[in-house]
Amino acid sequence: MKRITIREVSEKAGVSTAAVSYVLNGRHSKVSADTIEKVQRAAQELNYIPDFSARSLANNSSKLIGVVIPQTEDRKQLLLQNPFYSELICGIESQLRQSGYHMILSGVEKGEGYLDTTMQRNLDGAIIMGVYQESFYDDLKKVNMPIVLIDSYIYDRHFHVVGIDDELGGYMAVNHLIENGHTNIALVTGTIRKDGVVEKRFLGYKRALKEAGLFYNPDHVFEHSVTYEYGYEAGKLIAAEHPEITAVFATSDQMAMGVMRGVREEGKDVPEHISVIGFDDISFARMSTPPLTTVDQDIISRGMKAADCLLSAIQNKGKELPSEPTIMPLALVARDTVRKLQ
Amino acid sequence: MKRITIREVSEKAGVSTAAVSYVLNGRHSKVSADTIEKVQRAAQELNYIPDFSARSLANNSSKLIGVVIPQTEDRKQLLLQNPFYSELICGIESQLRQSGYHMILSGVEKGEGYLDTTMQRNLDGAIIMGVYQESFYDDLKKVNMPIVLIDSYIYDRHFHVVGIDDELGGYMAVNHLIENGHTNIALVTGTIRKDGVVEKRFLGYKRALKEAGLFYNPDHVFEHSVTYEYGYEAGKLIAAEHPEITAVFATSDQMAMGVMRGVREEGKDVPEHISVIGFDDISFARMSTPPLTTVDQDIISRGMKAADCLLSAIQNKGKELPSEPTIMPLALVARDTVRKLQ
DNA sequence: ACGGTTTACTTAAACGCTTAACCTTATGAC
DNA sequence: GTCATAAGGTTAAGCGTTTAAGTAAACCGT
Repeated sequence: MKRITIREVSEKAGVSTAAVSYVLNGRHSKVSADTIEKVQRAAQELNYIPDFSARSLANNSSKLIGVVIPQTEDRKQLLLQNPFYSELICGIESQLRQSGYHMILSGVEKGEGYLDTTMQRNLDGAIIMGVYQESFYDDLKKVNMPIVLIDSYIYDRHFHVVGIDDELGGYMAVNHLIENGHTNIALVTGTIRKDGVVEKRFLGYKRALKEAGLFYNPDHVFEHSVTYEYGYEAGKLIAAEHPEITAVFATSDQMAMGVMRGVREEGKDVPEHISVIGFDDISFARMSTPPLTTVDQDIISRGMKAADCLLSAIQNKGKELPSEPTIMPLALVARDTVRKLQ
Repeated sequence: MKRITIREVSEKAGVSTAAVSYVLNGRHSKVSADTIEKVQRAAQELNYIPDFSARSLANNSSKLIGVVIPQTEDRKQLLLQNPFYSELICGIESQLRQSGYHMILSGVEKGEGYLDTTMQRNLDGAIIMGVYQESFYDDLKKVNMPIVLIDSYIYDRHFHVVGIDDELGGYMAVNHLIENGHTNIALVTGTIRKDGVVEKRFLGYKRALKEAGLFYNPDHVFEHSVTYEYGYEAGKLIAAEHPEITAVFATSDQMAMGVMRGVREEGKDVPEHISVIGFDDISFARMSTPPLTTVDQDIISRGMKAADCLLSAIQNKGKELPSEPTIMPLALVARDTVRKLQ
């Protein structure tokens, strides 16, 4: 299919290419109503479609947003199997497309090389999910474009973060267990890193215990990787060797599902013997058996919000993004994996 | 961050921009070893990053691949919550990135308007998942780029399809149930459309029954949408009103999970009272309770294969893609949802 | 009637890269 | 020594836009 250029539109309309450009970009103050009309008709009839590469070259804006998600260490594949990221992307994409932007979705090799991508592609902005090594963020700061971070506690004037109150989330989860009469509550979690989301949830766990006058027992935190598999291991361990534990708070829904399976493997049941609460409310949470009680963060809305923030930052080129993070609401959704004790 | 242009590299290296371009694009026949060396050092020291927009404009190739997945009717959001698509994308992305390509992920408004995107962005190729209205494919044919289709039985010289043998898959699933002694087997499925993947699986279902000398009972096919929710409805129905049915083949894993829940809701158990087999082997299949027996199509590999096909088609600009589809292998993975009868 | 604005366009340079065409100089065949 | 060829470079046009600067006509206040 042959490309129709602005030149051909201009000839058909009997005006200069500049006039066409003005009309097409809505600089209506520069042109008469008559010309607008002629140009629009010509463009319509020729089925003119602008070339974004040329546009990008001329005015240094590509209408392209970089979206980065973590990947597996080994096979360098996106962690998109994690519905948390999938759902975020659903939200992001729908907002971007509505505004005429497109998304370049990619992973990034151990934090290196993304600078290349952003420069090559002239990205207008980026949304970064997950946590990377420092040098990655340093690179990001160098290129002058708005950036929003998801799942990060890096507060820097270069970045805007769209987050949740993880500490509160952890607190809500554990408090729910406490309200249901549980006093020996295990924590099953990924690696607790300083200033990571997981640490905040952990802090919430401790605060809930403390406020309820319960003893924090380090032996009751099972910390490893954020996977179904580790949840399974932890679940088995808990069911087999910790008869005192009656409830577990898993810091992700997948882990919670793993815990449930591990518990069952040891001949115990959820929630009869052990109650379980997860975190995130991914779409599969409601499909688990039994349906999982969890802390819902409306993931899709969060993605949409991130996109909105980014877009508005791109629009108000001049002003910086508000440096305070945007905090999205949480809600406890009680399904069938928590039993009321006594 | 200021952009370093080819001009600056050429000045630093003391050669013309043309020479730099030749070196950087590997046209080594045109330049001496000495120049190559000088240019490479200059580029390195200046940390030169080419501008793909300019490149795209000059040689009409963007190194950008369009990836399209279906979206929900109502909210116009990607169906990325369906792990089937997520996993495909994992595979696609990893291959593309390795070859220096990037992916523009988007949905498409009821089949319209994607032509615009492809023209605007000068896409080098596209991977289309799902099924759309005819006009969409007509548009696609007009733009002259390689296209690979996933999950489609449209055989046209313009497209290459990377598929599986859905009929065989359906056959394998049902045959597995029959081998386990089941004779009253329900089918729970999305809408059966002529030449859709679902129809093929349905055909496989019928063939397996026939070959085993079993009667095909239309009352045993439960056809509606490909969702967990419908699986749930169907499961309840089956458990409550079809005591003769001992096994169900669901044409997607999500539906299978829904069936299991529905069955349980009616006080029956999987696999004790009713056996269930799914299709796809999404990552959550192994996390269900009990772990789901299903027909595995290595989804990630399929995504990778699709990307490979596309890339090689882009490379051999001239030659057309082989018009026979690429068929990926299937495997039955027996987990815990099918009971041996008697 | 005159300078000064305003309005509605057009011209042409610029964005960063590729590449066909051209220009030297060296190499070799006879 | 002459001519063809090859090797290694350079020049400059072109890709499709945008936009600053220029132009020409119309309008206006005095």
